[in-house]
Amino acid sequence: MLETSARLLRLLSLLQTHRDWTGTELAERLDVTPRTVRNDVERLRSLGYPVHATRGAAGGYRLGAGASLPPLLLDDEEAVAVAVGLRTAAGGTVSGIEETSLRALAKLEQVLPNHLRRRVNALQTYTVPVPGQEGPRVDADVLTTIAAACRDHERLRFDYRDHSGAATLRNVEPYRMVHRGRRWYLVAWDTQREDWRIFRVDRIAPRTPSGPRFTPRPLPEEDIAEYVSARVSVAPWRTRVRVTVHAPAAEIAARVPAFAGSVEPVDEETCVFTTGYDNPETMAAWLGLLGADFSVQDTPEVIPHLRELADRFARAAGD
Amino acid sequence: MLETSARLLRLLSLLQTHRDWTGTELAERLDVTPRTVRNDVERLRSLGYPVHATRGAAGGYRLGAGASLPPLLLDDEEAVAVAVGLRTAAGGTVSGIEETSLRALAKLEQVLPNHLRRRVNALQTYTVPVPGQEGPRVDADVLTTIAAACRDHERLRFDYRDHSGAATLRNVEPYRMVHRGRRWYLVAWDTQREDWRIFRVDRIAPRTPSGPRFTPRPLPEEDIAEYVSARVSVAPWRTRVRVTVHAPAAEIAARVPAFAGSVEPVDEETCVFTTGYDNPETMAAWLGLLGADFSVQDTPEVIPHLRELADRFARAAGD
DNA sequence: CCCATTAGGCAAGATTCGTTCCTAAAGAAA
DNA sequence: TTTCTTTAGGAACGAATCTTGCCTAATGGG
Repeated sequence: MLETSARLLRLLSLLQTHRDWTGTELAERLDVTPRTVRNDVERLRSLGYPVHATRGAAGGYRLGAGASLPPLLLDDEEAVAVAVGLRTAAGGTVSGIEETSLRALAKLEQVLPNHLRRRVNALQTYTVPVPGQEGPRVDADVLTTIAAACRDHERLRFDYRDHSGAATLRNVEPYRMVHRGRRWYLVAWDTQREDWRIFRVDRIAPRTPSGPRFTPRPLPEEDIAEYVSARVSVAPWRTRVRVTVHAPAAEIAARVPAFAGSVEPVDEETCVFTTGYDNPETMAAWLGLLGADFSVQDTPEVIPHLRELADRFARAAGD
Repeated sequence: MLETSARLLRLLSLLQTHRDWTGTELAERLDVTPRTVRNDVERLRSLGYPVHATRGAAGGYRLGAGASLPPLLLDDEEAVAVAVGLRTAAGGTVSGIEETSLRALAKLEQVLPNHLRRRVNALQTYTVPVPGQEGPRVDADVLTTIAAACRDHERLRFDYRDHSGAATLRNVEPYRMVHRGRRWYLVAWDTQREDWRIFRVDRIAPRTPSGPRFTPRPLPEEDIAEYVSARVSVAPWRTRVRVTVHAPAAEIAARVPAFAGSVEPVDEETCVFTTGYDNPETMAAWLGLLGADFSVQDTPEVIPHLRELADRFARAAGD
């Protein structure tokens, strides 16, 4: 029965949208007898999806959390929300899950109907910045295009703009996407140069269509993340800075986003805030947000900017 | 035919993880004959999932984008990534899809295995701030708990802290969650006061377990978003402020996140930046990030903080 | 030209399904 | 307590469906 499978999916979908359906309700929705619904529930259970049931007058069926995730049946709006959420997560809003988010995104975008993809693009989620990040933004489309090519072992052609600004056409076998610091990198085999290369994704402009499939070769190193970070000089920031703040550690920790740096107490009234920056000017301005007196250690280059800001604020205050 | 349905799901799952499977590969994975795989592919197609096939030596099956989204089959890591992404989206990182994200999140969390839920919580995504937002954070758990109660028409008991700080125990029929400004509100029928009430979600501390189901009553107004905004004085910020900046508009616009405010040119060298704030102290510090001289209009209360910052930066610079 | 691949008809036998009955048990409300 | 609603599940039967094996076509790449 093709109908049986489709009905099981619809049943799963109903149980996901709502909680507590009675057997007769489900039977009407699915256009079968209540006995068949009971059979179907039994089927779902034996597939590993825990359908809890409460008997009695206010009883009903509900889907619980099992050992593994059941197939998610999303409506259009929810699918858009998921895609948008994954895009921002892949952009580095939450550190540590960028690669996974990208994988899930590639999976979703592969099957996302076109009209939904347009809606997702319209929301332009990549314009949402992470504080302190004024690095180059990566286009979500580029990101998923490359991720899909990696997954499917499809050759990739793209224009690459190197740091001098010169563009070259590349033809590569893409293998892995790595998020490091605040950038995305592509590890690929360059077929012209016949060697492994690491490309910055924000400098890639893919050409369509993607090429034919290739048979994967062994990666140059077991731990690809390690491989990339050994070859790419990315600190999360260009320079580290330590700031002594004249306020309790707890107070500062509450003000500072977790990923912006670490806060360690010195004594009751003082703590050390360790962070980093690309640009000493913005770094200095950020320190104003701490809301307490501070002094900068080991980083003389910030000092002139502090003085500049002091003057600027004084001028703005009308002194 | 329990096996048939399970196999169809597994087939769908395989087609989602990868692109281009040959019939024999699939047959081995699914432990059936290639002929059955062909039947299954035919079945998926008649269910509306477009399985594209390319014939020939380099041929294979792949899942394309259809008219509607197929059931998503996520592995553990991907599920965590989706949950995290939805949480941040519900937190207002991307404006316009908060409610939908929350709905999708409720759907996902209902069936999310416990060990995954722990991982999601460990990532604590709600600590990621939007710049300029230091408003009260809402716990993602609270948010999804309430959303689930709304969806399932379950009574809710919670402690509510009003603006004076006094806590009362409430017993309500929850109906809708509304995101307005940068806050979440709950529209509910208060069973003790026998009237509609709007609660700020960041002041709610739910008590478990949730109560029995109730039969929904007609909402107090057609457009619930309208209803809430008419009754709740939410400006995006408490106070508006206009700042004259001595730099070209284009330069400032590039530095400022789009949602933080609007930038309008005055002349070649000057522009006006309109924004708002809850707290004049942090407002003043933000202005330091503009990277140019500025003066504040119409908002004298910011001035002392500017002076304070001037002194603070001067002290930090060692003057 | 050859090979690997998808496509699909047909038939046989086994399996499964949906339904109609029935009874049991459990919880909530009157 | 009684009654009503709800889930639970056994038995049986006819109908529908599935899996498999075997066959032939068609297609695209090397």
